[in-house]
Amino acid sequence: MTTGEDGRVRRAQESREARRLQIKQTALSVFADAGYHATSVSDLVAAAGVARGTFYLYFDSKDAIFLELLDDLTAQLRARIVGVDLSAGAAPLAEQLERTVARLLQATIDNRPLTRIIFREAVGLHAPVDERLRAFDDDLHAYVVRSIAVAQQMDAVRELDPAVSAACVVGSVRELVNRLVVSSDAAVDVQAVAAALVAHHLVGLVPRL
Amino acid sequence: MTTGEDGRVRRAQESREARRLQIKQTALSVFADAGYHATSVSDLVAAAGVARGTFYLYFDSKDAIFLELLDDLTAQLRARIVGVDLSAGAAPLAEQLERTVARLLQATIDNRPLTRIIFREAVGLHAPVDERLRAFDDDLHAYVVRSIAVAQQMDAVRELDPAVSAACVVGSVRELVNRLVVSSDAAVDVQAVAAALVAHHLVGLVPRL
Amino acid sequence: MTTGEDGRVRRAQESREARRLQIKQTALSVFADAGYHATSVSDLVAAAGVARGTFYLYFDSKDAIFLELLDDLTAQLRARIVGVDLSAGAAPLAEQLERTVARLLQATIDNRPLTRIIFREAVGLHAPVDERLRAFDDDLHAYVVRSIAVAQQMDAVRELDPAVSAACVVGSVRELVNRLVVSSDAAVDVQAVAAALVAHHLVGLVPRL
Amino acid sequence: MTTGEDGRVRRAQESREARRLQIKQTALSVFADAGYHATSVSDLVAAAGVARGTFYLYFDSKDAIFLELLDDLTAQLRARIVGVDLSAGAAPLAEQLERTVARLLQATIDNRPLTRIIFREAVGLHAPVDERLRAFDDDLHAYVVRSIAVAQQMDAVRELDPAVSAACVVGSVRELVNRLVVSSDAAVDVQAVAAALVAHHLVGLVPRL
DNA sequence: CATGAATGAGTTTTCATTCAT
DNA sequence: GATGAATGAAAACTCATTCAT
Repeated sequence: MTTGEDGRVRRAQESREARRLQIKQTALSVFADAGYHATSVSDLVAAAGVARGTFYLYFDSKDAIFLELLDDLTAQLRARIVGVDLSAGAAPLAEQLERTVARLLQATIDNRPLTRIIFREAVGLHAPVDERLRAFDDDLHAYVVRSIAVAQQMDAVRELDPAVSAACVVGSVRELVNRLVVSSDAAVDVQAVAAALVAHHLVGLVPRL
Repeated sequence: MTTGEDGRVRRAQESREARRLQIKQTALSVFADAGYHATSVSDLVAAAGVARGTFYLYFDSKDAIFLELLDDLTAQLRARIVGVDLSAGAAPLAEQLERTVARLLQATIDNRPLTRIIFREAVGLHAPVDERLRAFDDDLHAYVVRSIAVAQQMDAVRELDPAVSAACVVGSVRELVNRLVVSSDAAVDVQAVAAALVAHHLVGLVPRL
Repeated sequence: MTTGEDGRVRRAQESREARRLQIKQTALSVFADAGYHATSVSDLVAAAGVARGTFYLYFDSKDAIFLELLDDLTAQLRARIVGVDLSAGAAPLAEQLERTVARLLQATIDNRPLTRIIFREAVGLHAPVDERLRAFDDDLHAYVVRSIAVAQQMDAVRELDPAVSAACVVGSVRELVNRLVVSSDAAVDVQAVAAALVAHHLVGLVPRL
Repeated sequence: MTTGEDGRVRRAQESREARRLQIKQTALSVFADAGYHATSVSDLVAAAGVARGTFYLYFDSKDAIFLELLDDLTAQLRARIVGVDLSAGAAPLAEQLERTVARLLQATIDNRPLTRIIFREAVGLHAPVDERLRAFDDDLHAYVVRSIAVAQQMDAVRELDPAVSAACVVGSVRELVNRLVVSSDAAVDVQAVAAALVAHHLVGLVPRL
C-alpha cells in the first residue's frame, strides 16, 4: 500500500460515510412525515435520490435504518441526563433538576421528527424497537429511583414509594414531551415548563400551612 | 309470525351475537399477543375457528374490529372517572382521588390485553385510532386542568401551572399503567399504588420543614 | 290422493310458480340496472325479498336465471318474425317487411331492460349465453338469406351476394335497436324507423335516373 | 455521463419497452381466448412468464392494460376511415367507399384477437371501456350521417333519413365484422365483401325497372 | 318449503429484498 | 460501487353456493 492509495481509500471511506448520512437524514424526514408503516423503501430511495439497490448497500433493511435513527435519539437523551450533586456548596436541588429536565425537553425539540416517530408509532413495531425503548425507559426509571433513594437517605426527600414516585417523574416528562413536541408545532418555553414540572414534583399540589 | 318463529328468530339473533363476541374475544387476544400490524385477518379467523368470509359477515374490516375493541376500553375508562366532591362533609380529597385512580388502574388490569394493544401500538396506526386516543387523552387532561383550577380558587391547591400539573398527573397514571399492566404480568397492589401516586402529587417529594 | 289433496297440490304449485315469477321479474330489473357482473346473488334476493337459500330452490345458479331471461327475449323475438308472402294479391313487399321490422323493434322496446342486458354485456359472459345469441343471430341471418334467395328466383331482388345482404339487413336492425333502445330512453317512432330502414335496403342510397 | 452509460440507459429502455410489449401481446391473446372477466392477472402473468409484481411494474391494473389494448384498436380503425372525394375527376364514389370498407375489414382481420375481445364483451365491462366504444360508434355514425347529408345536397344520394341510413351502414359493417372476424376463423375475400356491401347500400335490393 | 349463517377458493394489489448488468 | 428490473409471498376482501335448522 502506498500513501497515495491510503489517501484514495480514505477519500472513498469519507464518501461512503457522506452517502450513508445523506440517506439517513432524508429517511428521517420521510419517516417523520409519513410514519414508519406508511413509508416504503421506494419512498426512502426516491427521497435520497439513489437506486433501490444502493440503499441496501448501506443498510441491511428498512428496520435497520429505523433502528439506527432510534439509537441516535436515545443516545442523545441519555447524554442529557446527569446526576444531581447533593454536596454542600452545590447548586440548589431544584435548580439542578430544572437544568436536566430542560436539557431533555430541548433535546426532544431539537429532534422533533425523530421524537415524533418514536412517540407516535415506534412501540409495537417489532421486538428490537420495543426492547430499545423499554431499555431506555427502564434506565430512566432506575436512575430516578436511585436518585430518590439517595436523597431519602439524606432526608432530602420524603418517605414515599420510590418506584411510584420515579414513575410519576418519568411519566410526567414523557407526557409533556408528547403534548409539547409530538402533538403540537408551537414554540415551547422550555425553562418555564421545566420549572413548573420540578416545582410540581418537589412541593406537590397542596399548599403548606 | 307464531311464537315458535319468534323463538327461532330470537335464538338466531342470540347465536349471531354469541358468534360476534367469540370472534371479538379471540381477536382481542391475538392483537394483544402479536400487535395490530403483525396480525392478519388470517390469524384472526384461525384463532376464532371460522372461515375468512365469516369474519367479514360480522365485521367490515380488520380496522373495524380493532376500533370496536378500542372504543370498548375507552368507554370503560371514561366511566371510571368521577369528579371530586369538595363540599363540607365530603370524604377527604386524597381519599376521593385515591379511589378514582384505583378504579382506573383496576380497569386497565381487568382489560390487560386491550390495554396492552393500545399502549403498545395504537398510536400512529391511522387516523381514526389516533383521533380516539387523542380525544381520550385530551379529555382526561382537560378534566384534571379544570379540577385543579377549581381547587386553586378554593385555595386547596397551590398556584402552579395547571396545564403542566395536569400533564404530570395524567402522565404519571399513564406511566404506571405502562409499567404495571403493559410491561409486566405481576399482580399489582392497586390501593397502595393509588395511595402513593396521590400522595406524591399532593405533597411532593420535599419534606415540609 | 283425495280431491282435497289435489287442490292443495295445485295451489302449492301455483304458489311456486308465482314465487318463481316474482324472483325472475325482480332479477330482470336488477340485472338491467346494474349489469350482470355487478349484480350479486345478494342483490337478487334482497330485491325479491327472499332468503338466499330460497333463490337456489327456484334457480340452479345466477347463470341459470340469466339464461332463462335471455331465452324469454329470444323466444319473443322469434315469434315476431314471419315470412313474406310473394303471391299475387298479397300486400306489397315493402309493407310486409315494414310490419315485421316494426314488430321486432316494438318487442325490444317492450322488453327494454332485457334488451339492454343482452346488448350491453351478454356476449362473452360464458359459453351457454354465447351459444344462444349466436344461434339467434344465425337463425335470423339464415332466414333473411332464404328470403332473399327466394325473391331473387322471382326476379324481385337484385343479384347481390345474399349472405352479405342478409348481414346488412340483420346488422341494420341490430344497430338501430342498439341506438334507439339501449343507448337512449327517448320514445321511438317505430313505424317511421321501420319504413326508413326498409326503404334504405330496398332502393339503396343512389337515386335512380 | 459517458457514451457507454448512454448506451446502457438506452438498452435498458429498449429492454423495458420490449418487456412491456411482450406482456401486452400475451395479454392480448389470453383476453381474446378467455374473455376479460374470465381472465385473471394470474393468467396474464403466467402467459407472459413473469412474476405477479412484474406485471404491476408495467401496468397499473388489469383494467389499464385492457384499456390500452382497446385504444390501440380504435386508433387503428379511426386511421382507416377517410372522407370521400366528390369532386370531378375523382375516383367513382362506389370505388372510394369500397376501399374504405375494405381497409376497415382488413384492420379488424389483422387484429382478430383484439377485435374479438371488443365485439364479444367489451361493452358493459365498466365505464371507461363503455365510453370509448360509445365514442367510437358515435364518431363513426356521425361521420356517415355527414357524408350522406353532403351527398344529398349534391343530389348524389336519395332523400332518406340520414340517421337511419347511417345506422344501417355502420350496423352492416359491424355485423359483417362480427360474422367474418369474430365468429369464424375462415379466410375472407375482403374486396368481394366490401364491393357487395357497398353495392347493397348504394343501389338497394330491388332491381331498377 | 324457507331460511341465512357459514364456507373457502378466488380476486387484485403491494412491497421488502435480490442480483445480473 | 451503483443500478433498477424482477421477484413472489402475503395482504385484505368478495361472493356463488351449501346445508343444518
